[in-house]
Amino acid sequence: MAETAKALETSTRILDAAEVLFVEHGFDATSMRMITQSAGVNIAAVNYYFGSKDGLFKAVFERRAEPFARLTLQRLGELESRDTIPTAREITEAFVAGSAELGRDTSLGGLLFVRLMGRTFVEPHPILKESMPRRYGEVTRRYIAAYRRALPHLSEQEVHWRFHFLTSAMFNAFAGNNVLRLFMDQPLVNARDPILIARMLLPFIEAGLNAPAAT
Amino acid sequence: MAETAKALETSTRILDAAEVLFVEHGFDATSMRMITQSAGVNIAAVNYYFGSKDGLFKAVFERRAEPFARLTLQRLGELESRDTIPTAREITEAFVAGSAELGRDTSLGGLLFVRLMGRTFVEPHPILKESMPRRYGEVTRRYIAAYRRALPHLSEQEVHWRFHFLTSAMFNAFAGNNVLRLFMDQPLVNARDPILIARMLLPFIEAGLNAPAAT
DNA sequence: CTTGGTTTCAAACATCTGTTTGAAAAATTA
DNA sequence: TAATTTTTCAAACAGATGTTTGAAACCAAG
Repeated sequence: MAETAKALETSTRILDAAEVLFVEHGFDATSMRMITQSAGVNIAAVNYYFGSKDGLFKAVFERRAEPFARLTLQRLGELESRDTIPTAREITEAFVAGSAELGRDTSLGGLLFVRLMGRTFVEPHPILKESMPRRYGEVTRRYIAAYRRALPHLSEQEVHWRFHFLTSAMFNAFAGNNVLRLFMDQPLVNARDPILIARMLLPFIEAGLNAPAAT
Repeated sequence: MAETAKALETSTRILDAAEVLFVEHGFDATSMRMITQSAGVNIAAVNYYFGSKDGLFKAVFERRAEPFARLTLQRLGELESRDTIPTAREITEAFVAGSAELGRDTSLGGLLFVRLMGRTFVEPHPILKESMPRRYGEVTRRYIAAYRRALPHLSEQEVHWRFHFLTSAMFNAFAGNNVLRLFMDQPLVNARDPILIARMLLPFIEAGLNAPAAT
């Protein structure tokens, strides 16, 4: 099980197929046979390369986790290297830009990972219980710290609440988890263009963050 | 299979157990045996009363769908029976109050149904493809119409986008699908109290809705 | 060409899935 | 009480699940 060219080829074929299927149908509704069939690979290949279905899921996640964290942190770093305190708008732009950039980069799986995130919030797979805080603990802490500096009129708790709200809105927006798509026969809003989504999101979130504290 | 007292008793026992398990683990990860065991009922009872697992899921949904729609529409109706045009804040209060009231009413399953909704946005079960627009098409149309009157500076599209954002934030907030819970080791925000959630939500959403149109 | 490690493959593994059966038990009606 | 319907139950159904096996195929190095 060394890193030969062949091993890398088939293992990434499995990862690519599994990523799409996990995002589309969820972990439980995606069978080994669906994955291997879609990847054009023998059934035993998954256990050969990843040990188990759980191991494959973890590998699917880990492959995208670091690039996404890097994208998201990079922008914030640039912002904080200036001499002025970043505004809530600027911090949000940095945060949203991370997902938007990912969405345009097909070599990173496009929006698939963001959609996987959106799924994971609702249905957290136990296998990610450890890697999630490890990979995104710092990202979260640094963004919240930046927001706290930008929003001194809010308590720490309330900043956390608003971070909760904005991430819910953002991830679901990029993931296309549209309530209207489900409730109405022909929804007006059905765009998958990351730039448009970001443009619609920003004024909403900016104003929401800057709103006065709850009474 | 008539509506005897016994039939009603065991069928609601099944519904109660299934509701919790579907919300907790999702449709696919919940087996017939988990449901019947939790309900203290024979395996065959589900098929006897609901025909199939799909039929049970639909029944679980249908039981709560109407009360929730009624709660949500009632408040809006009161608002619109006045002689002044409701503000975005008031409309949002009506919308949020529906979920908050449901959350406090254990006889309606509390927040379980809202959490089921949150799941369904991410993972829409085909069995609901028809009942969702039928049950919530009117709710959605009327709320969006009210928002359009309150927000004349926004295009129809943009009102739809913001409705998308606010429902994402709201449902995930009530469902407790907290990003922080997943990303951080000890999240500050972990409340399940519907009143607190509503209080935190309102200023955020109000300001987001009233924000100027996207550039 | 041969050797030794890597990768593929069809077949089978035990276990779990949703569903059905037919008879026993319970409740209702006559 | 007797007849009839409704409800429960253990057992079995066929099919799908993730995983393992052991041999064949492949491949690069000696």
